[in-house]
Amino acid sequence: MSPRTVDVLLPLGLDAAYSYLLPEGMEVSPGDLVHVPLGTKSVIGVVWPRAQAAGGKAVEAGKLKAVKAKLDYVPLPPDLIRLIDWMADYTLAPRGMVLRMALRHGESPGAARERVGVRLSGSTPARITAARARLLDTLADGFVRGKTEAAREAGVSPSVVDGLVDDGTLEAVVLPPEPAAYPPDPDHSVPELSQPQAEAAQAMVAAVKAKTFAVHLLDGVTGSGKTETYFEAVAEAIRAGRQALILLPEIALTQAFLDRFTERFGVKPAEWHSGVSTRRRAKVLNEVASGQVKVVAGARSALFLPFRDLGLIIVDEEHDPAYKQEDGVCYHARDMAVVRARLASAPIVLASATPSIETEVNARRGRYRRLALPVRFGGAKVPGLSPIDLRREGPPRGRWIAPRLEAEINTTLEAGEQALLFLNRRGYAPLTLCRSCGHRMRCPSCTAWLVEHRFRRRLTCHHCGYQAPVPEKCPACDAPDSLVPVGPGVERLQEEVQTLFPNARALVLSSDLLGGVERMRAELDAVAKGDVDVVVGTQLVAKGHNFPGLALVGVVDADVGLGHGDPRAAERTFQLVHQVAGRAGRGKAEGRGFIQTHMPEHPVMRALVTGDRDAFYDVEIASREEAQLPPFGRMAALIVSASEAHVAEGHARRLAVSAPILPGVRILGPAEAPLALLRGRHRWRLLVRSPRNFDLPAYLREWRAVAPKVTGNIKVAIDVDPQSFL
DNA sequence: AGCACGCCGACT
DNA sequence: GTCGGCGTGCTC
Repeated sequence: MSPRTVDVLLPLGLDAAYSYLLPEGMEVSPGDLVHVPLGTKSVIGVVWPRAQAAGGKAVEAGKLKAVKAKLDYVPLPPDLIRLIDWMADYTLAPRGMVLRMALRHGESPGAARERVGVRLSGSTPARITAARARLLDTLADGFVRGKTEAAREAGVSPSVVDGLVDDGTLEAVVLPPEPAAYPPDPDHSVPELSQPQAEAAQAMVAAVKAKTFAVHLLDGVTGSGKTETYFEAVAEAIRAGRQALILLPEIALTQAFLDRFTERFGVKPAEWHSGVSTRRRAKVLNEVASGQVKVVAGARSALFLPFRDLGLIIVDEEHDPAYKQEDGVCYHARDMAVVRARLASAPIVLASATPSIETEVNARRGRYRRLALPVRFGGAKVPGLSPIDLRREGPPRGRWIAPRLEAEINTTLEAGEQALLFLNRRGYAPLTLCRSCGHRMRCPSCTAWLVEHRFRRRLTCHHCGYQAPVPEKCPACDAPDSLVPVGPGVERLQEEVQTLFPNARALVLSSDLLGGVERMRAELDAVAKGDVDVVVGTQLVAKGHNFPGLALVGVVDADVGLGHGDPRAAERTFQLVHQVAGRAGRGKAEGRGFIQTHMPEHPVMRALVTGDRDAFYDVEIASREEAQLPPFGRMAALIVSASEAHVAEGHARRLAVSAPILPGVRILGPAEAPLALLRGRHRWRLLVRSPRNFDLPAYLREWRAVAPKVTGNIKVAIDVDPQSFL
């Protein structure tokens, strides 16, 4: 009998699975986790389905090593295996690296901590104290309580509990493990839906019932009740005994969202994001696999969870750029969610007030079904946006709040309402320069200015994290006290607010806020309670937070990012400003919004002011079609980087020359990448554009096969469907 | 991704 | 004379 072998995919930079001998008596199936020897080490791998064709060169039988052990971890379900294969094929990433992303979070589950509970044993304590009496009184009902719960309930220290256990008065019992999430009740609190909401909900519920792949675009302005509406589809999945995955941009996974979920379903969903502890993640993963966990609300990595019976995927804020992973394996979580839904034969809902152009085009073509929620729920009004033309009525030099916006803030404050100033620039000033010689403070290892953070008294690079104290004198000309901040950041804007409105309580909200999640939560609570008059915030304030007392939104510089010729910039500006504006007027107060701009005639500004969203999409879609940009053509970016500029450039040029010539495929560049120097590496970029009905990944593979060899510290990163078209 | 092997500069 | 820098290539 010939020896049995299995293919094992290893979470390393390897594209092919390796073959191993299967020891006598060991049985494994695809998806099982195993320990295998590799070189001098032992690594964890996943038993992979036998390659379709015998494509890979077979290794000599004598070289085969044997599987060491089958691990008692949850196996990868078939649809997840297919997703990994699909992603590797599409992104050109080594299969093993894609597997690595799926394994990362559940890799080291660790032993579940044993929960110990206590109850009365019946015997009486040798000595009684006040604390002991209180504890015994609490436990008098005979129920078992966790050690810490018992102590907390009785208002005694945990050592009192231990004392009575040692004493024999209390009996320690092992409690069953607490579930990662309690089962949500689909009928806990069914909301009253508006007519359009009810129709949209019905369509999604029907899709869940149909158990087939279908993509829906849930399209509704901020505050139109998208979340409540898709919760109905989630409820249907729960009723059917199946599972639902709600993907959110990490930053939008807020207390506010969890509260709304709890309100609707009576319990919290299982959470999955970088803030969840390893132990907890292991628990969630296990219970997702067993089917106990019905709903997961998670960031993009939740895409790789081993769902037992996935019946629905929701991608909330589907347009959010945070769904795109740019390092390592480049992928767009929204697109991969669509793939996973297809592989699982489940419906998927993409929700947004400002869909991405790609999704909008798919909806217009009828490939995605559009479910529109046109009216703002509860009667609150989306604020009308008024333009403030900075060319004609701008603020005085060195200030950024135009007189008209200042007057509006004043009116707002006098009415006891809150104002939000939005500026997507962290820190105090984006640029520091020397007044006497013109020297600009730049990052030593990136093509970027150093941003002053006044609170920390440091200059910081936002790309690589480089930090330096603000120098006393100019590093170029030694002139003392000659460095001046140029341009505004949120910190500087707050300073201006304090100058203009000395009595207002102003707060900066940006990712630089010290004190982590708890501090952020506390500050948001303070805003919600009305303890803050003016919020000065970066894009962080655009996502998912409810500020009921907010009446005025001022977009301080709507032009940030525009004018660099990137076709995606207009879309981004539209989405961000729209989202920020939607923060106002969600409570009782009627919202007002102002956008400060140097180009009020720009289509983006016009669309924001008139509220004519469709006109904006018409223009954007037409220009994408004209230029054959996605989704009317396909694109990929190749970033060549090296520590020496000429090495990167040279390789990029030779790479361009080696590209196979095919009709309809154009190679653009090479040119210096938008960030020509990043973390000390010089970057050159090539763009490939092909027709829509073209297998671009296959072309890239062909190209890679004939490309000049990568030597030294050269790296070539491939990004299929890049975010930047520039 | 690790890790060993391999070929050129400053130390006990 | 060795220790060790990291560039190159392999791992079933």
